[in-house]
Amino acid sequence: MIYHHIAINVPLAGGLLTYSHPEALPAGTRVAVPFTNKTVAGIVWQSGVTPTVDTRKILPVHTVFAHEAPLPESWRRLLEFTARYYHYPLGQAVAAALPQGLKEIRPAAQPEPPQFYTLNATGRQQTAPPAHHRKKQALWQALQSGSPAMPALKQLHPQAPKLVETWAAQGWISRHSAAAPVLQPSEHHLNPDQQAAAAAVSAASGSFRPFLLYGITGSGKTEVYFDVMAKVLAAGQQVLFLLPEINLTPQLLKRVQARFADVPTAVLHSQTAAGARTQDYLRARLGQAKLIIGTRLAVFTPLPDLGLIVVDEEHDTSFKQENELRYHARDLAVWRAQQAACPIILGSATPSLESWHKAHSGAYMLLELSRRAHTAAQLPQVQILDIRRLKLDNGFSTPALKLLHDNFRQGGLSLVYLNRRGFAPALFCSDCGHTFGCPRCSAKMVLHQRARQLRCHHCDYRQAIPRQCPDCGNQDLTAVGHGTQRVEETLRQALPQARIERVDRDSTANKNDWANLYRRISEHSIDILVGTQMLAKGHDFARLNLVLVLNADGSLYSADFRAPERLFAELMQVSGRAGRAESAGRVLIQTQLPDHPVFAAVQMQDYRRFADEALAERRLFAMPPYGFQAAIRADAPDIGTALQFLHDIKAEVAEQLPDTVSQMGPAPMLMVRLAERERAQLFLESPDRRALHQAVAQWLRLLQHHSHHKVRWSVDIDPQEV
DNA sequence: AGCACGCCGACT
DNA sequence: GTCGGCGTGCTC
Repeated sequence: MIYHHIAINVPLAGGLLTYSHPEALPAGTRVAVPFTNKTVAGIVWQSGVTPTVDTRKILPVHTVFAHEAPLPESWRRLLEFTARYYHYPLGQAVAAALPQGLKEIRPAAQPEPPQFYTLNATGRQQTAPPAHHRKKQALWQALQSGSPAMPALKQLHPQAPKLVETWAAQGWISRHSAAAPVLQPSEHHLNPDQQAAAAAVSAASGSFRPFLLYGITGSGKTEVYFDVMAKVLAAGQQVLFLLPEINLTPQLLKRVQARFADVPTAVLHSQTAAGARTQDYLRARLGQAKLIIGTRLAVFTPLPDLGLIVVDEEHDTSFKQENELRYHARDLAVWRAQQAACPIILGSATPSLESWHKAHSGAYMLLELSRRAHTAAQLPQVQILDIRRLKLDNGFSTPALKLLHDNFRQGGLSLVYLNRRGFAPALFCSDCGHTFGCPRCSAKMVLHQRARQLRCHHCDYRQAIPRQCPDCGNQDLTAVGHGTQRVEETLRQALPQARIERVDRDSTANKNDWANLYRRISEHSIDILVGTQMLAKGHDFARLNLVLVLNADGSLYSADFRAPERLFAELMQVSGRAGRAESAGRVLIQTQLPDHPVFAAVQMQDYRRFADEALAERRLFAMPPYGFQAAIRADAPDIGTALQFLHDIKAEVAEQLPDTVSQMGPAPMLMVRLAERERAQLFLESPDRRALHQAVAQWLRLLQHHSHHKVRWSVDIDPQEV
């Protein structure tokens, strides 16, 4: 009997359990094993181990999925690092990194090797389809001049599978299973900045080298990625391309797929159907897929021949997972690049302060695109409007309404941006002042006029709009503040002729909505867009020439030291929507805090100024990236229990805490109550990462030891939210 | 995380 | 006298 360490999805500290099998199983093999009256899937981590438990307790492996390619060594090392760094049980980290199909206790269907098609000698003697069948002829020519795969052929002709099958039946077509991808030459001409950036990355090919590609909106970062990617793909290596939430960046995904139509591509994100995701994961694992595009979860894809990683919009907060395994995909991507000895490009117009700092300390190489790729395009002209003394009409200042009105009359396209869904963020009784809070959370219910509901945006609790105040019976309930619905309504009254479209999570649920929106914009049948974050990210509305930001400063009142950084990125991003093409854009930002440095930097469109000031402040207070943090969070039915739990462990940890580590808190979280649980947190801070991790390990031991049935806890390394 | 084992209140 | 409450502890 050979003993094996096997990773299964259980929250045991080690994460590995011992099972026996008559023969040694290669590490990385997928197996099914018995575990407490059930059979569960697991991954062999090591074979030939000496058991540390009573051998009578060790059970045999139930099934070996011998026909599946084992998960490679590099993948196992990545998961070990992830589990160690984020202090998360290995078995559960493995479960988070696998697609559904590989967590089931039946064999996973292995993907067919990709088929490439070409006209054979007989085929070449046939007459090509007539010219008036343009698509059919294009298909024929593609088969004549190269060895394309089916996805590329489908782009030429929707009926490609059928036609190719017919021609194959005639004996005109031969199939092969391997071919170096044929890349279409780019029609794009790189400007000198872009060329220099692309050349620097290409020169680093074959060795670990992180690059920060800093380029303002519209400076053509994508073309730099494409140039480098094309070289790596042409050499037959794999490229991992990470981007923020896919539903927020449909245009980028389309561009990548169009540019690399002939490259076998895997698309991995949470909205891919489970079966398709498993197939794409396996195609990547087998080296069949060469280009792997995905959101943060794609960072765990096993890649046998990784040659380049690109992280687009590297500052985006969606690269950090905020539940269970709280990993940062950008940081893990850098680790992977080092492991695979390949270059990595982190791209952004507003880099995270962490990356900017590394670019200046020399850890990363800074590449800068300083001009807009479209030479005619100009930076938007940004105006900050102090609204403290102004009388507002439903949230709009007079100058703002005038700009909108004028732009509408001149046939321009305007965007009214505010980061708040619904009609109004609160409802209150004008008599006794009662406000309507969520019964499950410490948050106000948001008024959704059209749905005739109050909704909690944190736990999604919903109730009908009350007719009267529950405290005093007064029927005069007042909506305070403004959400997208109310702004839309206001504008319909102020500009009855204008065609107004609201874009937020409530109005734009599926991807067809986006296609329709683009079409209507290009047809000039929208004058004003009203929307949230969804509109700010990665969308390119060429005609857009006026952006109006209402209520920019809500987040600046928060205690989160990263709030200005996020607000700056958000404002730069939304400002960048204005004037991406020929027309110069105008941006008006309404604020009650006009003196906050973030607005001066946005007005100057000056990231460097913002980043350098923010970093100086961070250095002064030893905040990230000058110090490192971990958050220990606990929640219980009441805040007292959660605080006491953390307090007790804090006292015990304090006895042997390294003196470079400080413990801040515990304190109730900003939003104490969420879904009927009350939450507290404590921060560990240190300039020394190793000491910090030792302290976290000590915390973890005690958290497990003190386990209290009412308390749930979690550990968050490099927390992004306070 | 599940799930069984194990000691104290309201029921056929 | 049992049925079942969920507190405690184990799972290879």
